[in-house]
Amino acid sequence: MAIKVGIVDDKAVNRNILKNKLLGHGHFEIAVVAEDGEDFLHKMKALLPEEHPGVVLVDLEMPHLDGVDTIAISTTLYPEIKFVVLTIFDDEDKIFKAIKAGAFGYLLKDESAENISDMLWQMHESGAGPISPGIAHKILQLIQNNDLTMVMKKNAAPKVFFDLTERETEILKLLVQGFAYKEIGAELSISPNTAKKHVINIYQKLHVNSRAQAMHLAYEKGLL
Amino acid sequence: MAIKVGIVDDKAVNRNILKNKLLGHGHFEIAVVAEDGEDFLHKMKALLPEEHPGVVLVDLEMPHLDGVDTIAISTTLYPEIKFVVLTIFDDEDKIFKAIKAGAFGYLLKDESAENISDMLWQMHESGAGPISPGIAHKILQLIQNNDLTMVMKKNAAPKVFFDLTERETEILKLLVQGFAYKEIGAELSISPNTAKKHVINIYQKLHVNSRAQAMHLAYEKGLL
DNA sequence: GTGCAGACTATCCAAAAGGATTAGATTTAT
DNA sequence: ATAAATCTAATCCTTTTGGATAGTCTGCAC
Repeated sequence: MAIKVGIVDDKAVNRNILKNKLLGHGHFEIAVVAEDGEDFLHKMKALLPEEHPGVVLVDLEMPHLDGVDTIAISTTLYPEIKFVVLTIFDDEDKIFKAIKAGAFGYLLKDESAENISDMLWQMHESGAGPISPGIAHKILQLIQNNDLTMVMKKNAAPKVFFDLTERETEILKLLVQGFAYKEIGAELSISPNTAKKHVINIYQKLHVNSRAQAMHLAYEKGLL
Repeated sequence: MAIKVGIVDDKAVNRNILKNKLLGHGHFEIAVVAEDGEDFLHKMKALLPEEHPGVVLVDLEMPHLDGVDTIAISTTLYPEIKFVVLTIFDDEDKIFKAIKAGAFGYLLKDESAENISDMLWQMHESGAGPISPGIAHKILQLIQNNDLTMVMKKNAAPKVFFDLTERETEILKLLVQGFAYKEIGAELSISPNTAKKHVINIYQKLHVNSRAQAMHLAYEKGLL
């Protein structure tokens, strides 16, 4: 059965190109075409439930009601419809907002038309939201830059890293605060020699050979 | 020119299948094959820099040193190498940890072999990290479920800290990455003695007297 | 009990880092 | 043009680290 598609884009050229490409693919039929969010919502109200599209491609920059707001409203009104962003914008802020608004996928317009059809078809087959490689890459970077952080529900993970023993972890914490062997020894009431031995063992486990490298690893990878 | 690839997987079958698939593609050559993280790090130390792989495929579940730890260590040791997770696991926790550890991409093993080759090749062409559709989809869901939240950095202030000069700031950045005097000198084409002089000056401005203390201050106060 | 892993201590050696000082070359500000 | 910073470089000396090795003492598993 053909997939019913909706198109929301303020540029007539875009609407037509997209429409033709989708129809050419054979698996799609066009359920609704709108030129902005207001228009889309209005036209949806005129449709019977069985005429509703299964997936709607939404441009972001539009007059009256932009893509993000359109998606935010539409996903609550029509939770069964999948909204996929199709835009030229790839800045972090827009990506993040669109996803929060409920976007099921995020495609870039410079994606070749066959790719767009293919990705929509794959979405239908696998149930996974289509995402352009460049966008996925940006999201990874956001996570790595700590712009995105994971909120653990129950957490409780004792965060055992690199198989360090309890004592070693304790010593690493002091090390990272700039303590010298002497000071670590004094702090933990052990010989500075022992402190040193522990530190050398830690280095071996982390595969580094200096304090600075160990600290770098600890800070960058969040071992604290 | 062929792309040099590394393979880290504890199952000999996987290593061989992957190896053959990559070699069959024509664009790849195998730089290093290891059966776990320890093995990989050990073999890397034996290689000359020009023999280093450009991309390394890493399995997650391995004995001795698992994939996440391997990536965490390796990305600090070899920042120029791109590490791509290749695994059967697709649970949120593993995905997130691997990305935080510095994974440049995340591929699922049920991806057809041609796809893996293709995605690696595309990565080389576009510079974007390869991500299996199912994984990208999971990440979107994490964001939508508020398991991932965006931390907006409001203070874009360049924040010229402690009146460090431009050169000193430059050197501090290298210092924090674990560079020794020799290495800083080589990096900036100055004498190690000069590098050292700068570092000592930095210490005075920061009122510290060791590398570890300077790093601690830099990281805690966000001087980077 | 035997073995094993972790914590503890120590010593020797080499390399690196820290500190103080001196000093020429350049750039910037007054 | 002169003074003040900054960047550059070197030397001498002390302290700290990193690495290798070697040993004791504990508690826990088989």
